[in-house]
Amino acid sequence: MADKTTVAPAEPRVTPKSAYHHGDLRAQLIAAVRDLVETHGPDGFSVAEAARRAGVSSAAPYKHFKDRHEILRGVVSEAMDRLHAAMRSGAAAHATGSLEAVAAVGQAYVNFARAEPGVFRLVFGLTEGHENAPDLLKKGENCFGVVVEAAAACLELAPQHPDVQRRAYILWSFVHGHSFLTIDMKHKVASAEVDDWQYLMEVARAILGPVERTG
Amino acid sequence: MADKTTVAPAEPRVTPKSAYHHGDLRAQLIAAVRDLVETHGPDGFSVAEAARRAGVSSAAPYKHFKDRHEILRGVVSEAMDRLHAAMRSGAAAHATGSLEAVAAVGQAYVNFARAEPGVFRLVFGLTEGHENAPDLLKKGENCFGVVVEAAAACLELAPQHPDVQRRAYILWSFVHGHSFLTIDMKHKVASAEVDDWQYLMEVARAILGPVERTG
DNA sequence: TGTACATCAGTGAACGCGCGTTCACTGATGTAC
DNA sequence: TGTACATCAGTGAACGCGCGTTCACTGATGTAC
Repeated sequence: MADKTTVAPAEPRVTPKSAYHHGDLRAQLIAAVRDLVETHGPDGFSVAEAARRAGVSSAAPYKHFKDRHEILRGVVSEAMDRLHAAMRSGAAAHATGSLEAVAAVGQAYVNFARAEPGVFRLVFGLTEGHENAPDLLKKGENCFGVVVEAAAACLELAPQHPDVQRRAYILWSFVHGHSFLTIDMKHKVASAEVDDWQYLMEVARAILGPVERTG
Repeated sequence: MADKTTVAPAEPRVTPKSAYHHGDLRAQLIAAVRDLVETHGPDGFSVAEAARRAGVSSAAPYKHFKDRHEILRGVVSEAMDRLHAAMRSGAAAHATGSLEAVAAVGQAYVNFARAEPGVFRLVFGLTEGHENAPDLLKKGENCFGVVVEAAAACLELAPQHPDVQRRAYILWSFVHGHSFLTIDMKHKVASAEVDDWQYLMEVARAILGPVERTG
């Protein structure tokens, strides 16, 4: 309906308003790159191809990004925002301080990796493009923060407590490793086929449960 | 001393015997690629540059490898052999069935990732080159087998026991995740600075220790 | 031990390709008066 | 409301580059007799 307000006849690519200044190029390029990374893997992307997909000339992207690295950083940044949101809403779906809340944060993480393995790899991939980018590091820490909060609530300790930090890191490692293994070997390793939730709950229980005998 | 037996005056690159048929090119190329991957990251490698480093023409590699993917697969295969050996000898350094043996396997894994982050990423990296390569999948399973064996000995159960498989996978996930996080963020995340061994033992204890309350 | 020959592992020149980036340009949009 | 102009976001042609791969070749090595 609303699409018909523009007079333009079926042109290649969705071209809102006029061809110039559609104001959406930046977002469209990021979406295109996300797509490329997903289908051709990280590094299987080129500025030229992204521009082609967005329906603009190969020079157009440089009006929005300094160079190819900056585009990638844009994709990573956007992806981290979505990951963070997913983790938060995972936690929010369960009672604060429950093991389920912790597991749900992990489940969101794993789901993200499965849904967008290429982007997931890009986010945690080689440091070439986004090393030293302080905003990305910050976003990474924010994601970790969600785990820390859930663990702190579970242990009834302050998030800053070293015990919380340590256990949260262990939980994160597990989920991170499981995510990678699951997208790497798909279902090749027998164990990886089993239900995520069972694993996540078992690990949460083992790591956050009552203190085991101390060495 | 022994180097002086060849008459060749200081030539570029170590050129054993004659320039032709030095019989070592395959291995030298793999070593060169390993180096390149380490310094420029996975995908930061080219056949041309590898040939250059090995001191041969850019066409020479094709006498030993079908294409660039086959070279990468060679690097991965060699790396997995070394990783497997390191894991085995880690386990062998401690009493069979001890938590220490399990932790040592993990430590070997983490050490490998730290020593060769580029290659480590390549091994577990994008599936482009080495998807479906049955020998590589086999080698991956063999590595997992080391974890399984150590866990089985610890639990005094057969390696095939589902409980062993499940817990071994959990341990592997943790170590895998910790390895990636440690090479990704180096020491950015506070917790990652802490001693590996402490983590590894804590996790081994939590996962393989006495059964926690069920349900 | 000597010779003939097949094979093997290199060379180096060449190819076509797609990429990242730059450049001068142009037409649309927003703003001041 | 109309006009002049600065700015903004595109175009499209062009560049130089390094790469993967192929090709006909050549010289060294191993083997049969």
